[in-house]
Amino acid sequence: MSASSTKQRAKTRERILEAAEAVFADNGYHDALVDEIGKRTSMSKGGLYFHFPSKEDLFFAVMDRLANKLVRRAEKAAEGGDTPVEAAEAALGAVLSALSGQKRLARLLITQGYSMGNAFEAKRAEMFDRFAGVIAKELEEAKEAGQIDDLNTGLASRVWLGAVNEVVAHWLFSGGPSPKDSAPDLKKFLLDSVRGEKNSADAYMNGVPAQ
Amino acid sequence: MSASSTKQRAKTRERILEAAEAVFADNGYHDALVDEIGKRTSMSKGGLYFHFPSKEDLFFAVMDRLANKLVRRAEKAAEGGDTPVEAAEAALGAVLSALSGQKRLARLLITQGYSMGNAFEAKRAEMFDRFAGVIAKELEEAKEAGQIDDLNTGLASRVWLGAVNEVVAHWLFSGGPSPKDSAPDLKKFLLDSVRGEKNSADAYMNGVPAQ
DNA sequence: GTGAACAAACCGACTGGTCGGTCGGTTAAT
DNA sequence: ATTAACCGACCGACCAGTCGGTTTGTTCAC
Repeated sequence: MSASSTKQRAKTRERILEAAEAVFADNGYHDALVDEIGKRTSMSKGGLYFHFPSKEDLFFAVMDRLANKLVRRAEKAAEGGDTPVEAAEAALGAVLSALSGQKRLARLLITQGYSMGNAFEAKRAEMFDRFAGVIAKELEEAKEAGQIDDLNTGLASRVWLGAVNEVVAHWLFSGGPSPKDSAPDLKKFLLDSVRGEKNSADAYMNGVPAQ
Repeated sequence: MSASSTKQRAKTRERILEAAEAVFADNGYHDALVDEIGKRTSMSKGGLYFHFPSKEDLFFAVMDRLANKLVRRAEKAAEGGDTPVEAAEAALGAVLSALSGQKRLARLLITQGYSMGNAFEAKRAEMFDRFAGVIAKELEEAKEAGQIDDLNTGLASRVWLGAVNEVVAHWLFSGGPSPKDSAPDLKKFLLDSVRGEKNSADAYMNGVPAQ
C-alpha cells in the first residue's frame, strides 16, 4: 500500500474525471447522472463517492482540470512568440485550435459554466479571471514594449475573452465556422482593437503589416 | 367575455411573465420554483398552468419578451445615429446602459440561458443570432458607406456581441466596473477592431478623432 | 510462506426530499 | 346555465447521497 496505492488512487481519480468530463459535457450539470458516470467508469456510485464527496465537488474538479489544461497550453504557446504581441497572437491561436479540436471540451467550458445554479458563478468568475489574466499580462507587456497603445488592458482582455467565447459558442450552437477557420480574421480584429491610434501607419513603420 | 377578456387575459399573462422573469433571474431555470412564481403573482400553480402549458414554455416566453425589449431598444437608439457607425455606437451604448440599470435582466440574458439543459441551446442561439444580426446590419451599412474597412461583418458582429457579453458578466460576477462606465473604452475598442487599416489617418481625415 | 487481522476500495439496493404537473372542484363573469 | 379562470391538495417520477456489506490488498506475527 501507501506508495503504490497513492499512485493508483490518483489514476482512478483521473479515470473518473475523464468520464465525468464527458458526461457533464454531453448533458450539462443537472442532467448528468452520477450513475451514468459510474457506468462509463465501470464503477458503482458508491465507488465514486469514495473518491469525491459530492457531485458538485466532482464537477468543480473537472472544471479546474480543464482550465489548467487550457491555460497551460496558452502559456506554452505564448512562450514561443518573439514579441509580446506575437505571444498574445500565438496564445490566441492555440486556444482556438484546442477548442476546435475538442468540441466536448468547448461545450463544457462555454456553456456548462452556468449550468449549475448560482453556486457556480463564483467558479466561472475565477476561471474566466484566470484566462483574462493571461491575456492582460501579454497586453501589458506589449504596452511596455511600445507595440500597442496605452490602453485599459483589463477591459481589453475582457473583450478578447468574450470574443473568443462567442465565436466558439456560435460554432457550437449555430453551426458557425470552426474557430480555427475564424482565427485569422479574429486575430486581425482583436489586434486592431488594441493597436488603436498606433494602427496601420505605425505598424507598417515597424515592418509589421497590420494583418 | 371575448372582447374584454382577451385583454384581461393578456394582462394576466404579462403579470405572470413579470414575476417569472424575477424568479428565473434570481434562481436560474432549475432552481426557480413554479410555486414561487405563483406566490409572487398571488396565483396558484393551477392558475399558472392555465396560462402556460409548462415551466419550459414559460421560460421561453420570458426570454423572448426580454430579447424583444432589448432589440427594440437597440434599434431605436440606432435610428438616432446620423451615420451607420454612429448608429452602431448608439445601439451599443443603449444596450450597455439598459443592462447596467437592470441587473436582473442582465443576469437572465447572460447566464440563465444555459441553466436549462441542452434544450435551451437552440433558443440561446436564436436570441444571440438576432442580436448579432442587428449589429451586422449596421456594420454592413457602414461598410457600404465606406466608413469602415471591407471585412467579415458576420465575425465582427460576434466579436462585438461576445465582448459586451463578457464585460457584463464580469460586472455581474466579479464586481467589475459597470458596463455603463466601461462604455467609452469599449466603444473605442470595438470601433477600432472594425476600422482596421482605415484607422487613425483616415478617421482624422474625416474629422472624426479615433476616440 | 501462511493465515489472521485490518483497512482501503468498491458495491448496489434503498431512502428521502423535492417539484413539475394533474385534476376534481370552486368562483366569477356573461 | 355555461364556461373561463382559478384553486391547492395530491401524485409520482426522479436521483443524489447513504450504508451495511463484500472484495481486494497489505502487514506482520509466527
